[in-house]
Amino acid sequence: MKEIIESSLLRRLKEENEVKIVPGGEVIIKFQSYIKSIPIILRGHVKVTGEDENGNEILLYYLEPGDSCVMSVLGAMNNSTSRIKAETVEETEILFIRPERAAALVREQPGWAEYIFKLYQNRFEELLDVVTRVNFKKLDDRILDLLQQKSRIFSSTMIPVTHQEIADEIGSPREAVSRVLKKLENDGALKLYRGKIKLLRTG
Amino acid sequence: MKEIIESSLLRRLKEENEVKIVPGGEVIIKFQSYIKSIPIILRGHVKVTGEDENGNEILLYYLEPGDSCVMSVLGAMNNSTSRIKAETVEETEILFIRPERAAALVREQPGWAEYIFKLYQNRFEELLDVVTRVNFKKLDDRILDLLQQKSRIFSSTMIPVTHQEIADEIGSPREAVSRVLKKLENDGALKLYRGKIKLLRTG
DNA sequence: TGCACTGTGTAACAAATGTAACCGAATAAG
DNA sequence: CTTATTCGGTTACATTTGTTACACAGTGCA
Repeated sequence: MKEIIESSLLRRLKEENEVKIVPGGEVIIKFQSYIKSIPIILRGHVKVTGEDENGNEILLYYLEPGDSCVMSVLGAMNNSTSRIKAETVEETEILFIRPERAAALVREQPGWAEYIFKLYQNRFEELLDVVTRVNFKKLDDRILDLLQQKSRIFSSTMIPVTHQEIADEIGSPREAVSRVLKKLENDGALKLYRGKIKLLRTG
Repeated sequence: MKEIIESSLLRRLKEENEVKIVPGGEVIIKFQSYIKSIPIILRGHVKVTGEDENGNEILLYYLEPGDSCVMSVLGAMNNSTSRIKAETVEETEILFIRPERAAALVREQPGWAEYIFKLYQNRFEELLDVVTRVNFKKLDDRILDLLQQKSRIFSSTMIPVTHQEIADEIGSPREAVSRVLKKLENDGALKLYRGKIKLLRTG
């Protein structure tokens, strides 16, 4: 758990709200949906993706324990629809905060507002990284970066992932991804298996 | 002025903090710099750019009256350095909030925290647009989008801008931009002049 | 007037990525 | 076991963008 949320605040949040255990691969927040509560990750990981007007998806970032889906904070307060999709990677324990409570918390618990600010800041900086990566890095670097991320999440250099999955997350066709992966394998950066990839040069 | 800040709150902020008139082309926040105050735009426009580890810049968004540079909010509270650059487009009137005050405001004025949340949300969504544009759109569309934005800011279809400037904001070489601009001119989407571009098909 | 500088045009080429059309191997489903 | 499906490999080609190199026109200034 990252140390950005005070334990006293967390305790109180747990008392007043519902904690759920969600299996892997479940969509918590859909594109265009209305947001009914603010999720805080307690254990596991959540993948957050964006979508453009034509339905093309792209990976934005992963949420770890201690993170929340900030997009839902204001969404829940304003009754606006979601521009992102959030989906569990593995079995994940999530604290769902009721939005009525969230508004009141801003007054009662100063630490709460600061917590949200920090979350926004972190997500903002991650999006900044995505922007510069997408604009200035070639496919091979982007794929390596992605695999590093995944390696961290799975706590292993053997990553269960298909070429198609990578392609979707990067927003490029599968053929291009396969081509680049093959090149990376020849260069000795990784080793390909069916449905999984082993990272060799861990950066 | 966008209606996201309550006029009573704004009045109080103006009383307690300093308002400056900044000439065009001035850098308000530098990359890597420490942030000393939170700027709120009252009149004019501010261009915000991001930078990757190699110093490549890319346009993120423009700030209008009522906006603030959210990156500086937590930056000012946490004493962290800036990942963005902010620069006035024309002469711009800016309210600089002292960070000590900002922290206290969260308690005293509930509208303040909500204002900051909304700003973050807006910026976040704009970054989301940048990500999908950069990843899925070709140069010609991206350049047209950029010119639309500039047209709005200058309140005119005749936009004072050089090819090099566009190239820097898009993060592509000038030659590529010139080539695409020429094609767009042939297609009748715009007309090129020295140091300025006239948008014809206003979308 | 002459000079330097900035902005633009443009051509030839290299590299990266997208597109299309397949095929065969591994795996899952019946 | 047989069949269907998913996954990955491969080839050929089109398109887009980046790179290099240079020419020339407009502008401001000496």
